[in-house]
Amino acid sequence: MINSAHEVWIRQLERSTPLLDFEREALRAVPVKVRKLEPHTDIVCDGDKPTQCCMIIDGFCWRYKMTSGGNRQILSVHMPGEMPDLQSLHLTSMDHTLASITRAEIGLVAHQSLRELTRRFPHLTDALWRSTLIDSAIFRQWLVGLGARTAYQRIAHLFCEMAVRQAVGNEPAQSIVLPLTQIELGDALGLSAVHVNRSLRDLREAGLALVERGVVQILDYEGLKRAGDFDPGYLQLQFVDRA
Amino acid sequence: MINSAHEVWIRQLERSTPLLDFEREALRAVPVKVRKLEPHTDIVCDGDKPTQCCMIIDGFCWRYKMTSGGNRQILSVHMPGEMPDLQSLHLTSMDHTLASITRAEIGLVAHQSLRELTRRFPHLTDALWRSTLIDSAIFRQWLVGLGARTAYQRIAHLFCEMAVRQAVGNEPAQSIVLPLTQIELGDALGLSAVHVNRSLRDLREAGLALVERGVVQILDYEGLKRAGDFDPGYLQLQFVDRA
DNA sequence: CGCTGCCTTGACCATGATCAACGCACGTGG
DNA sequence: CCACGTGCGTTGATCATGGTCAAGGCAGCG
Repeated sequence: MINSAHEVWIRQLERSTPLLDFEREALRAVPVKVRKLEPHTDIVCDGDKPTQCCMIIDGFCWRYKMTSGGNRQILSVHMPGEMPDLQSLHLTSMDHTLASITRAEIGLVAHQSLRELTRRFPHLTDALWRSTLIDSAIFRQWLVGLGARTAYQRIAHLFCEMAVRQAVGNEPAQSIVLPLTQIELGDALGLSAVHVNRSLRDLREAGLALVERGVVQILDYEGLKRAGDFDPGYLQLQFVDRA
Repeated sequence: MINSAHEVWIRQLERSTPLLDFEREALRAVPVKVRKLEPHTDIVCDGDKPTQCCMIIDGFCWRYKMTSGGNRQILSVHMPGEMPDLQSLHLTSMDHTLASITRAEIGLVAHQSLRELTRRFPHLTDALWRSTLIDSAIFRQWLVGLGARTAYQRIAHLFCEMAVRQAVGNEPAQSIVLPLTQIELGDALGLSAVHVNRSLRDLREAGLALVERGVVQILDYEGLKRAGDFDPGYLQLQFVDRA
């Protein structure tokens, strides 16, 4: 299989950090246990003390946290190649839950293996550290969205971010996969499903983006960028979306 | 001076990661340029590509980001011993601004020095990486607050967090320093100053906390915890607030 | 003494939440 | 093949949390 776990992982890391041949080889040597998951399956839960990390090979995952009042805040959405719980390598207990969204294939990597990798290859340590820092930068952007932007702006910003994160070449994706219902979008953006629906209609009527069955058609990327006050710099990608 | 830059830094790191003698010595050997700052002075700005990191020796700092609409979102508040822009070691450009809040003393550390440190002392790499991961965990909590909690709950949660982060022994601080005006609290919590004022009045009338001139008196920590749905686990401290 | 910044309170407004109903697509079983 | 259930999207009506506008008080400072 060409899209093996390791290749997907390496490709994702190289989106932000160039690697050398021997480093790619070192990554390929890391033992990975592959698992298939049904949709909406928890992988590691809030409070767990995991001894392994999860790499997404195929499908989508998210991280979320429940409040005591029963509200769910979705913290992030993840796609193949990403390791959403890499922080567990250095934080003993989970402060949120990681789960699959769609049917998914994941690879489990023992903390021990990752620790050996970081001891032997300082530049890979940097690359992995860097990936957690980008994760953090994305949280900061979401924070700005929830604290200082309107519903319409938040959605536009999210669509831009996903378009860039799902870019294949140097161009943001024209149509992006976003396997969230409107209820779930609301839980991610701090909005009610009804209001998400209305804002999506507004985006459609403004000719910016069109959503159907988990796929977002970007009709006017530049317009969306303006609407969402989006600047892709925080994603720290090698290719840059210059516009 | 007993509270030198290095000692403050080491003490802060040891709140979450125990260090060995030779590691403390290695930290003490890192060259630090000390600077004094007036209140509300930008240290590194959104878009900058710094070649050094900033350690807080005395006083308070924050990180914030402006939206195109002129809104300011305060992302975090930092105190002595912390290195709020450590992420710049691995992310080329700043996605937000770091500034002093109060009059402050900071120490500048060249990226080069930190990189050498991480190459020679893997366990210090872990400790520094870990500190950026805790930073990230705090962002996640703020995200939950802005997305899923009411004004009253957000403020209660913030007070709890600051009480624990400012703890001296094993107990959360009884009175915490929070040098923010109500306008600034609003910018941190995604609220208007007027609404912050009213929520503070509610907290006071509920007998939970009392705010005056940058100092918060915690009247009922357990009550605040309940009100803010606060669980200190995400701060990953060595001592634990068991209650 | 008077400015300035911050806190406080009141009155009114708006973004977005809640409640409710309906349509539609899809899946399942009779 | 159709009847039914279920989950999701859509829309309308009403409500509320929190925003905006405005004004006055008070403390600190030049």
